[in-house]
Amino acid sequence: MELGKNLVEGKVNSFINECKKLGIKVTPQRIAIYKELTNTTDHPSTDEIFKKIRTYYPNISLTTIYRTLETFEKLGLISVVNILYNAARYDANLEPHHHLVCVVCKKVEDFYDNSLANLNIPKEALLDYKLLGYTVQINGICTECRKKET
Amino acid sequence: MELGKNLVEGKVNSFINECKKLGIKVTPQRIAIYKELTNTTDHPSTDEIFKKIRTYYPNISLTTIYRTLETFEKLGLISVVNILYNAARYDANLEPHHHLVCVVCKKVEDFYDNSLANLNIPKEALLDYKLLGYTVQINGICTECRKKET
DNA sequence: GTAGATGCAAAATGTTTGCTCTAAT
DNA sequence: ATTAGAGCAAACATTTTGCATCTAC
Repeated sequence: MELGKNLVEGKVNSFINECKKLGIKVTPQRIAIYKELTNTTDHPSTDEIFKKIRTYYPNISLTTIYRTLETFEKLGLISVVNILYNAARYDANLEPHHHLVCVVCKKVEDFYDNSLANLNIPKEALLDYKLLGYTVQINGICTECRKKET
Repeated sequence: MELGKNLVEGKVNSFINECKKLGIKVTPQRIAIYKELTNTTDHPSTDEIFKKIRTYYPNISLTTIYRTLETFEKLGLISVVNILYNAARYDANLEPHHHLVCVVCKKVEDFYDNSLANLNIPKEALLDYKLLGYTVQINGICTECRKKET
């Protein structure tokens, strides 16, 4: 899904200002990457962004996409949808439950809460999707990782 | 965190029965893998399970762990915590929102719902973790993927 | 005995790193 | 002019696949 042209231009302009404030360089690669990401609600992967930009910017390198997305994420300009993307994680507990994830060490703890047992799932979701279940994922930094930070 | 010995033995026994019902072979590798997973709330990765089992079952192969976990998951004996583990996915939309994930094609759509804006996050979580945010992830199968299925 | 499961090796996929050169400031 | 950033190549990590052998049934 593509968003309106003016809206995207506005977002790119504030992105450029944000970069200047943050003291990072505004390069054509960075603009292209941000534009591509802010122009969609698709949550693309690094490779999808790369392939898309390559069509009009054939010299851009995949490494640049990786490094740029990492930079943007660290500065809070974008977010990672799936912070546990490193490796598959398994669970033998099939009871409905929720997850507390440390964004630093990637530790996952379970939690249970009755008030989260019957969330109000929007109708559109149920119309378009065959519902299999849902989980609440709380992101945070665990005690040990907070201690280690300077 | 390790669970009680009797509890784990009970779970392994019902796992064995479940395998028989499902018509899949009960092998020592499968028992070891299931036992390792049901004995913890850690949500280990494939490699973590491999390294743990290797200490007492040195000949087991990493490929077996991969294939076995896949089999278990397809049969509904275990679940994958992070179905989007294949590749990092990015989002330029920093507004709090939630995700609808197709477990087949891995498409992610956004959804917004006011009733999910202020969930009751358990106190223990807030004590141990520096809270950064939370998202509800709805898992399902999208219309297109349902059509394609036989 | 047979189908399904395992193990090994190799390939495929996604990500990170070292280094040199380039370009934004 | 300076220094962060880009691009290339190579390394690294995770996952998948092909094939021969083995084992639970």
